[in-house]
Amino acid sequence: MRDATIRDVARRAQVSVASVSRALNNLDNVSEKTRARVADAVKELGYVPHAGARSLSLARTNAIGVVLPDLYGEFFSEIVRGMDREASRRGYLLLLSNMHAGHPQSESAVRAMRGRVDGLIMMAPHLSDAEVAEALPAGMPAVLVNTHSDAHAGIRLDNAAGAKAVAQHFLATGRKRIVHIAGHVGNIDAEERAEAFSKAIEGTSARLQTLQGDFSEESGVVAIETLLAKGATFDAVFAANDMMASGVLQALRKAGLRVPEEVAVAGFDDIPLASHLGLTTVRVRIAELGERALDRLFDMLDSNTDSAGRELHAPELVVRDTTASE
Amino acid sequence: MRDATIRDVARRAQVSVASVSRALNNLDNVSEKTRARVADAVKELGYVPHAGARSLSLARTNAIGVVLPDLYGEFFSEIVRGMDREASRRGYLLLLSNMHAGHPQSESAVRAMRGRVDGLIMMAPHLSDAEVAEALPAGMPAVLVNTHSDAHAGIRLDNAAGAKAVAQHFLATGRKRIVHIAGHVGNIDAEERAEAFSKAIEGTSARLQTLQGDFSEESGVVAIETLLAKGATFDAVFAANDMMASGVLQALRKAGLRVPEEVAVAGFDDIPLASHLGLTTVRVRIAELGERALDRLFDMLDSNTDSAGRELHAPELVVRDTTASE
DNA sequence: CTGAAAGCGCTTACAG
DNA sequence: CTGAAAGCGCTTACAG
Repeated sequence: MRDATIRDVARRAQVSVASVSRALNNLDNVSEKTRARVADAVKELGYVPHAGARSLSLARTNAIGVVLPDLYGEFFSEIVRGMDREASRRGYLLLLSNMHAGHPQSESAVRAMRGRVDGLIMMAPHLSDAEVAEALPAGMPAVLVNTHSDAHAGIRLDNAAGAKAVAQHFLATGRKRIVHIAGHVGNIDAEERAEAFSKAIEGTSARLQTLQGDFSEESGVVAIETLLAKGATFDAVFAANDMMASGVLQALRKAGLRVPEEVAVAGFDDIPLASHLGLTTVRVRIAELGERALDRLFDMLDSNTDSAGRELHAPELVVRDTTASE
Repeated sequence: MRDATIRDVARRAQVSVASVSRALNNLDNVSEKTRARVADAVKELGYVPHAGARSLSLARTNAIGVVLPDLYGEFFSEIVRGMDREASRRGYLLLLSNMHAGHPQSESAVRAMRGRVDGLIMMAPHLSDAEVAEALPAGMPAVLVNTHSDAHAGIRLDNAAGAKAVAQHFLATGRKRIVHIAGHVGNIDAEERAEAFSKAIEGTSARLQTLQGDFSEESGVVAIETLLAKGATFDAVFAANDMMASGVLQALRKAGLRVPEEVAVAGFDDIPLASHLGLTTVRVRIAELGERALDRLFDMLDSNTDSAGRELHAPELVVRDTTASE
């Protein structure tokens, strides 16, 4: 049996669809009598308004599109949680679309959002300015998270501040032969962390060696095993995220190297695992980042403006056992 | 400037909107010439089809609604990841709605899905049969995950099998004074685990004591501290999830009790933290659960049927250090 | 306070 | 192969 529509309700309540619509939306130009008849008919028919049709009429969907890349578990859940918190506070739903690594269809995923959402949050650390511009439908309010772009409103992690804090902490605790394990090639977070870290070490008496990782735990293990196999010596390792740092810790333990006495280890993100490992890291309040992104987007929607400002989300160094000085 | 519509494209290409529609949808009754003119006009105008309007016409949205309760981090990200995997394979988007604890608005959240999605995945372990029936719009295809309901298709974790496996493992390794820390009151998973666990211990020579927790790490700590404060003795603890088990381990360590020599500890879920803690647990392939739920839903949509079958998702005992027999 | 009608941006029989 | 028109389920000026 077909779902009931507003016409069915109108017929049953013996009023016009206009009156039903007014009653349902709690407008005040409706008599009590009409309101009651409509309420009854709605109940009897089990009527639920068709949000899609409503959106088309109103040119307003009460939904926000969220486009995310393949995200490491914790980051994904936390950022979505933050967005959801802010969205449901305002009565909005989230329309989710993962943008998978190979970006052939990623553009179409974004376009599929048009007409279903009022605005977009997009996180695409691997896209260039041009690709971002290409993907975003013109006229779609959007806030970019951790994404290259000069033309749009954006929020970014202050990766440089975080990496610099780690470097200074290493230097202050007397580390001299320092290793950095970088994240995924082309990833903007990875690049900013690596660059700021190296800049902070440069010109000091410490030496820096950078290896390529890919943000996976396994790549942290491999990096350390490679170093040890080459007979390299080092007294500190900064992994570009906590998962790799966890791999580093495993590999060091397996090799019999003591942390932090022989080697200090730090990560980035402060995922829940980090505190269990006693891992020194850079705390990113991910949920807050998501919340803030939605805040910005709502501001744009409310004011109908296009604030193309950049905003930095400051992280914080958390010192734990893996770098305890001495 | 207003976004371009199909009429704008038609005008520019000097054809009818019908032809534009046909060309855009790759129908074959379109001449090459028309197709080319449309393609040009689309490009010149930066036209992106309005998915909302399309859905209304087609009575088909290519979106699936996902209603989840407040979920502990890992569970949330994994189940959404599994669903997204299956959804994007089929070209569907996910419309997300968190159902927060106090369920006054949760019903409206579900109803807001009508007309925006083709089907619904709902996870509501805390709702009764009646509440579930009340919340779901009639005629909306739905698959329930870990949710009470006789009237709908559902997938559930086989909590009983998991809990039973833990009990048998404790008994087989000679544990006699066993503690269970249960999850949230009224939560169906919590209840099934507690019941099956107690049934499996009953009638053996071992004693069982059950405490109330709420799935939080903190509640695991509190449970153990309470027991110790009362002077209770025990040699095995089964926490209803890994987070509480982690709290248990912390409390035991602080009290100077050795694991597993003095007390064996097991959890449930196998979150990433579990392997780092060497925690014996029951592995739930959460992403697979999400994937399977969507599979079921797609089957229903394809066949236009209403398979009200229940399905159990079997978990697996993973033995690690915290219960090593030795 | 109420209703008839136009319109939101698409798709698709129907007729040619 | 093409176009005019009706329809998807709502909302909202407009007239009364």
